[in-house]
Amino acid sequence: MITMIYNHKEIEQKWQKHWYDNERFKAIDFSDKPKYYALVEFPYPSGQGMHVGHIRAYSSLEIVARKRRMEGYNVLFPIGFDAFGLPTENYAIKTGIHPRVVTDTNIKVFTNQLKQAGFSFDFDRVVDTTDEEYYKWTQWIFVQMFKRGLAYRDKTYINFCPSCKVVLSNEESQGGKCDRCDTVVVQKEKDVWFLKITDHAERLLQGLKELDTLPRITIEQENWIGKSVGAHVDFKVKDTDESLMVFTTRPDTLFGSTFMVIAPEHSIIERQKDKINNLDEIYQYKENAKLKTEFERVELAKDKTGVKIDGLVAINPVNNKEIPIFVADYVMIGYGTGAIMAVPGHDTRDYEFATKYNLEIIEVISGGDITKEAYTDSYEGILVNSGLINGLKVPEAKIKIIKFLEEKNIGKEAVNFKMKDWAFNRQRYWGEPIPIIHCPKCGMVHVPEEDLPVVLPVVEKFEPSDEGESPLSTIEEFINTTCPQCGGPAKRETDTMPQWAGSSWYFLRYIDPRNTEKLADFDKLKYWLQVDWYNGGMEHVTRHVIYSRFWHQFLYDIGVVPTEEPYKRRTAQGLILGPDGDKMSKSKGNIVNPYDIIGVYGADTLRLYILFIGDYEQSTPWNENGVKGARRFLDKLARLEDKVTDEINDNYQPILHKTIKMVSADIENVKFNTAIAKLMTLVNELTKENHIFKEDFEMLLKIVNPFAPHITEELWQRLGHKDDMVNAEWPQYNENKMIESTIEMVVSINGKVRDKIRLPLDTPKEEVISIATSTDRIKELTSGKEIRKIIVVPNKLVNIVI
RNA sequence: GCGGGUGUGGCGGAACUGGCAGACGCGCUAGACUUAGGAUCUAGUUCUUAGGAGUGCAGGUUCAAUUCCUGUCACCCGCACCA
Repeated sequence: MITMIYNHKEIEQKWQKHWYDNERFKAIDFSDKPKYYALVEFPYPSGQGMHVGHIRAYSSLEIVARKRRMEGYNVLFPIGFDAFGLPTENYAIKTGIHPRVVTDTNIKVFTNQLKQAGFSFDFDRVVDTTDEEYYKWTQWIFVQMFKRGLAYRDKTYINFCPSCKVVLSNEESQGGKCDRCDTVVVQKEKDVWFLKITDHAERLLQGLKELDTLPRITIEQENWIGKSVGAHVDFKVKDTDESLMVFTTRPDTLFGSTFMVIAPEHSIIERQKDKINNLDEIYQYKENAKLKTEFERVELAKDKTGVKIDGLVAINPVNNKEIPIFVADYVMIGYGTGAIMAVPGHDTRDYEFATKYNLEIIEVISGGDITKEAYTDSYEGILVNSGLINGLKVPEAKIKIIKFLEEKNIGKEAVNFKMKDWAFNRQRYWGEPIPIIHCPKCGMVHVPEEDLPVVLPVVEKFEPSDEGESPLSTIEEFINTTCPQCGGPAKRETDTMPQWAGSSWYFLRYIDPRNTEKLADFDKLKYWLQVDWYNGGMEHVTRHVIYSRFWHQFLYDIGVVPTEEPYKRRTAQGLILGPDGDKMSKSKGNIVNPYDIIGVYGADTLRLYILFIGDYEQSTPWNENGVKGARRFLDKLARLEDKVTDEINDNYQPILHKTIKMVSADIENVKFNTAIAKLMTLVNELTKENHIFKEDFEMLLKIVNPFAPHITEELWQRLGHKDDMVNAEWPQYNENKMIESTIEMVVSINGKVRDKIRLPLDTPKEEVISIATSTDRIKELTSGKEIRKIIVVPNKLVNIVI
């Protein structure tokens, strides 16, 4: 046989054409084989094309998918495009090219690039969130939510980006800055669409228990949902018929509450304005607070400001003491009830405020020194100055006081969540139109299901107005319609959905991508769900994963999907940083283009290197030099072909079978870097042999195949195989062949390695000791010294203590 | 401030329930083959006054610690006046 010349370009093109033309990765509905659904987060098809991060994100499950096929599974490994969103729209505004055209071009580029990397996606099931046939169902889900009161409209303070002119969710304005452009976000009162995700808060929390994932992923979601348990307590407002309700996690400190604080936006101010003597001052304070952005409110957190409401006094319900009420912006209208009972002795913020405004500080939990600082310990402290709960520890005090509050009907146990309802509209063009019609007679009416989709009209101008109205609001033909209920003239909603909408259910559409009757056939959903393994970015854990779980739970409730939770297992890849160790970004100029690597070294090399670079779940800097090592490995592998014979060779059996075992396990445990290291070790060992048994070489090709499918397929074919490697069987390791007849044991003195001895496996302890203590080196080092103890770890080491 | 994570050679990184620290790769050094080598192959490569020392730092438990415990420092990520 003539030695193969490893021409990666030729080989890779040949096999890619072969695989994709023959639909080698097609998922079969209702096949008899066990199913496996491997899902990767679908890309946003940007104009820059794919970067190394994409390749890394897909490589993990690409390995798993190829392995599963060889293990006999019917694998669904789909891909699609999350194509609505701002970058495309901004590009369209800049160039005047319609977003539809931009999107189609980018999708073509991406598809091509995905194929050049040799990914084994089922390209027959590609979905595109901007396709009418797709977003019809996104709108349909919205309508179902609307019908059940889970989509509603409300006036509220929202995060608004003055630069993008767009309403942002809390998730998109983390740190008080716009997710997209970093502009400081301002607060604006606006009519906004919400999805009532808070209805699912508890279920979203509970569902996490069944999700197989890293602890930090669970913890991040838990923090985001932000459950806290405490109590609601009513404080009567003197000389009025109303009371202020507060949420507190520390009802045990109720006796120490010496004043109250309400958010500047609290509605009681309007209701009781006749009684308030310093209304102007309070309005002024409110105005100032509004001018402060969320960001500034946090930044200025150190310096607490506030205004005492002159004219309103609250009554502490447990001791009937009259206490003052303040307005201060350190209390948020959006969390809890927008009002707090301040316990300066045991809350650092209240302490600061009380010190500044000279308010009474009462110690109700002993153990600290409240003349110096607030004492916040909630486990060890003992209650004092607290009537019926004196002498109790905090946890018991909480239980007793809540019982007391409930008996007296002045409060009750309560749960509060940090998570807020999901602000669900954008004043943008390139998104799914919200399928609602505003009728002057009937109010808000949803577009009937049979009239969906509400198609995005073709427009000339994509920019929102300066007031932040959607560009759709200027199109008369779009806005003006008739009411589906009364038939009278009515107007369409002109806002569109946020980018998170289409991605909240795309994994369902893969299961039945061309269904025109339903979002997906129920039996097919039953066959394929749940997603067995979902991989994506860490940055999507708190948003996309929670959002899509919410949608899925909703669809389960209305009988559209067969499982309550969508995902069985979730992993997240670490970032690839620039060669300089910084996050890759255009402005830093440290972006690596994967297609340069494919051109020079080939896709197999790129795939291998991107997984070898470091722990998959950890961030790692890119290093161009390291790529060569991956290529050398493939060169060595190809050269092994010359050594293949029909003659059995027992020399390398233990390492071959150990490698099969370890590589299989490493893949399942997301340890691709060590899996590749072990493959390299094996190839290095085989290089030393003068002949390799054909079947052994085939086993090697099989375990390398998921990582480097093109070259292994070529070598496989050259061995005379007619069928593709997708249909090859993943090799089984043989425990018996892993056993080595002799093993090396370490002999150490006081824990320091002094000698090594080679012994038959499972040599009895006594024999090991006598051999270990009789070597020249050990004799020399122990002569004249008393051996106090000898520890033997079977087949590993002997430690002599002197 | 709260929550989570990470600190190991010149570099990226290995090390299962405590058991040979530095697998594998890059880089580097020497040699071989070459007109040539930025190709390939072979050998070596933690430091070192050669006795030892060594996994951010200081202690502790143990026959034995990168691994367990206590304290501490640095960096990264997430949340953040969350009541």
